[in-house]
Amino acid sequence: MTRLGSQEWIKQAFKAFQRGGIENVRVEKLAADLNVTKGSFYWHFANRQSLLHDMLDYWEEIGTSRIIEQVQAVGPDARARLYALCELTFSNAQLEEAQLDAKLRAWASTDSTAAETLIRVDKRRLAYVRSLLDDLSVPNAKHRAELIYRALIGEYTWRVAGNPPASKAFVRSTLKLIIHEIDK
Amino acid sequence: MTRLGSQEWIKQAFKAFQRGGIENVRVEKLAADLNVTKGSFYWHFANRQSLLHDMLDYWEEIGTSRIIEQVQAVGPDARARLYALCELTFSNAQLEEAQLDAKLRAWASTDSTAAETLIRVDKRRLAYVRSLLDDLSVPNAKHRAELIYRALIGEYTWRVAGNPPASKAFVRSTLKLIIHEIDK
DNA sequence: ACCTGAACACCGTTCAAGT
DNA sequence: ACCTGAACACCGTTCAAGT
Repeated sequence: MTRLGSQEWIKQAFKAFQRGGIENVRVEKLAADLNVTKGSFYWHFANRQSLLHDMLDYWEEIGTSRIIEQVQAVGPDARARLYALCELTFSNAQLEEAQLDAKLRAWASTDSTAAETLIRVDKRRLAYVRSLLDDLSVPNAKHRAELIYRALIGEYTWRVAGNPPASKAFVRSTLKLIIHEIDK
Repeated sequence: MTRLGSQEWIKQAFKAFQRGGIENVRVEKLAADLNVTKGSFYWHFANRQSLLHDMLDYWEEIGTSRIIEQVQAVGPDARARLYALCELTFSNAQLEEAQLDAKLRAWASTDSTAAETLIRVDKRRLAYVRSLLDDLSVPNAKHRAELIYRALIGEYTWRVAGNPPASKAFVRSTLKLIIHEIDK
């Protein structure tokens, strides 16, 4: 007779979210998954909206920096880091990450709190890409960072509909284009 | 006592969709908007899902080629067309278009029919960008078209959360980068 | 501190009956 | 050919009562 804390509800909510987006996060269904009645949900959360916003907090805190950490781990060289970032993002390996990200963006299109969270995350990530380009003394770093970052979230969005992921040749070609040119 | 056809329902559905995404398209609400009872909805459509899929057909047919037509209208020069395409897409002028597109993508993240529609549309649009780059004899046209197209849908996705649109300087800088370089 | 069970509201769906 | 009105199912929400 293990009783639940709010963390269990949040974890179960993410599973449902991964499968079917925010509209698939249903308190009655979660309760069934967790083998309790839906009434008990309201001891942990004020309402469904409150659970959804707790999910955002969770994601912003631990989900968002995961890729950056992976990238930092490849070593101190900015060029290697940039390559790692693009390979991780554009490669199929991060499919779950991509789908989670895209579904968060989908949700943000109709929920202002989710939108605010995403804006903060985008800002942080874009600044990271920018810092890599600055380290490499790439000209026009601001604009090129904006281009890469748009392509990265474009890739996520592109793939979520079921489009095929970008090829390795595309990644190489793009990075060459961004890094190689010395003046505009 | 004007009676309704299914077109009226679809138009009203798009209004609701623009405002709050697919979850805001509610048959009871639409019925209220149109001053009929919700029961009458089921004379025109088998169910809610059926209305949603009719919306997709409508969008695929008339919504998707609008930008391409606008771009073709600027004249036969491929360079001018590419500039027009990027300015239209990245500029704030197309905010509604961007939001509709992004909400369609949001929906596609959980609906396979919407996803199929988007894949067809993406394919057509990407081929169009590719054809412009081919006309300009840009090297590596395939990969650069993929880069531009990802940045375009990335821009839509970026903006829908409320992020600011790309600057004109960004657009100019990006096009220079894509077009200028002669070899890789 | 956490859960049940019954109640209610809201909305998708059905359908017999109306014009 | 299109609409009403009543019914039902499903799910979010409330809350008094249980352990």
